[in-house]
Amino acid sequence: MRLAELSTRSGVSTATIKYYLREGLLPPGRRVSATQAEYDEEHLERLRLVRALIQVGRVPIASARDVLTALEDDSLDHNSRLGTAVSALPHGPESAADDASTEAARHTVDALLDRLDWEYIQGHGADSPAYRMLVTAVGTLSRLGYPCAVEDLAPYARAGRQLAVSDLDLIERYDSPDEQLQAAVALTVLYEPVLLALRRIAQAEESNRRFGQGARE
Amino acid sequence: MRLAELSTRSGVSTATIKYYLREGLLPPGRRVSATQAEYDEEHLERLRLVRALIQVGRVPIASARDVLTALEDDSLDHNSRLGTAVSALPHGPESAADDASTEAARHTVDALLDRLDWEYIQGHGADSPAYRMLVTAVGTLSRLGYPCAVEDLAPYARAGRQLAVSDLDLIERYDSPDEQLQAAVALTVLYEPVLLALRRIAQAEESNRRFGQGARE
DNA sequence: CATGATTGGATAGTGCCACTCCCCAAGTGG
DNA sequence: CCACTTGGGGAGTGGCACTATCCAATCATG
Repeated sequence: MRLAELSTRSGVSTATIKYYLREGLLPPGRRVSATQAEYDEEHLERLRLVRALIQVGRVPIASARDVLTALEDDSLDHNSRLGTAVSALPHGPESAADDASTEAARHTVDALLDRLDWEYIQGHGADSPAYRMLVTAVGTLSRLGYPCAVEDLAPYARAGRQLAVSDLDLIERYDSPDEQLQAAVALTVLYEPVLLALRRIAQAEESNRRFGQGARE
Repeated sequence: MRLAELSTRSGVSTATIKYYLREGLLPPGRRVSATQAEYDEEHLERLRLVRALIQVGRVPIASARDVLTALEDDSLDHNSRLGTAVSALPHGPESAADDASTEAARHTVDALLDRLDWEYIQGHGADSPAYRMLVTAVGTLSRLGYPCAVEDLAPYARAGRQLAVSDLDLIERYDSPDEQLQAAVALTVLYEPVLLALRRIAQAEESNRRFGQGARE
């Protein structure tokens, strides 16, 4: 199909598709002539993934490119590609390393991981963006005076554990490594809003259960 | 304290604080003279909350103002203030209401809520931003061809339920309604990165458990 | 009292980012 | 043959979160 058809089928303007092509988010089409290129279903699929990453996952263009590049980097094995791809996903601002509360947060997080016996992350430690993201968030919480000791974090870690099992179950439904990789990225990003929305809904439920009724409200 | 001291104590530049004052994120200080204003600890606390919302929670300025305004709106009761404040938190882009996959997503979500017997949200339905956020996310997932039937969502809903219980437990540690409100907003927003980071770490753990070892990787 | 520094307020500008507009040369189809 | 379409590329746009600069009033100091 031509670029114009790719546009109508995906609902993304041709200008934006051309922009993505320029930015390397979408591989160039098969050149038919000097002014024509042919795109296929894979392009359409890829384009939808890109849109999902950017719009739903709020992934910056540059990060999205890194993610997608890692997915198809033949020089890496399956596991490394997955790790690289997920590492490239956004993980918020970093906190100053020398800050006192950051240091305390790091200590709390380490204690949590130790207690959970999550050895893989302990081995990789501060290399992991998710680890740093966690330290930053815990540091911010304590700086604001909110509780986030190990026992406060434990329920969230338990939930994270369950979620990861669900995620991996979903990913294992796919047979080919390529599909698994793509699914891992898509599901990691796209289930985030699902989870956050369900949490907020459940909060409203629980809040209503605990505080409501009182005044028919 | 003066604006300059507020700045050094919070680590936020005076220019930015002045910007927040202009935008109504921070109440004006007590005017001492035509060119001097006095700020107190409450201002400092509020400023830190604002920073947390904006930097960690990625809440847009305008939304942050709405949230904070709702928190101190004396015309509303406790529950309404909380609901309004949380509703003002960002919830991503909306999906077209007339779309076929959006319609299917709405159906799936309704079935899920029905099965969970979450009656509060069912009563309020599409009014809730979290509900619409969930429908959008589920619609996007299915548009990309990823599974998100009721039974696929159930584990995430279960996790959301547990999280909400933890959240409310944390909030109930505070005695005064005002503190509870502020804590609800701060914890809702600030535990999001904690949760997402823990999920990613747990994913890496679980992935390593299932796929690792094979090649010492 | 004189005077230079400081303060808070206002306005305009900056930098980033995700597009989006516009033009052009090469090709296509009636 | 020629109007139209296509893809490429550079420059422009709009939104947002600041940030730089200016100004008049006031404060601290000698």
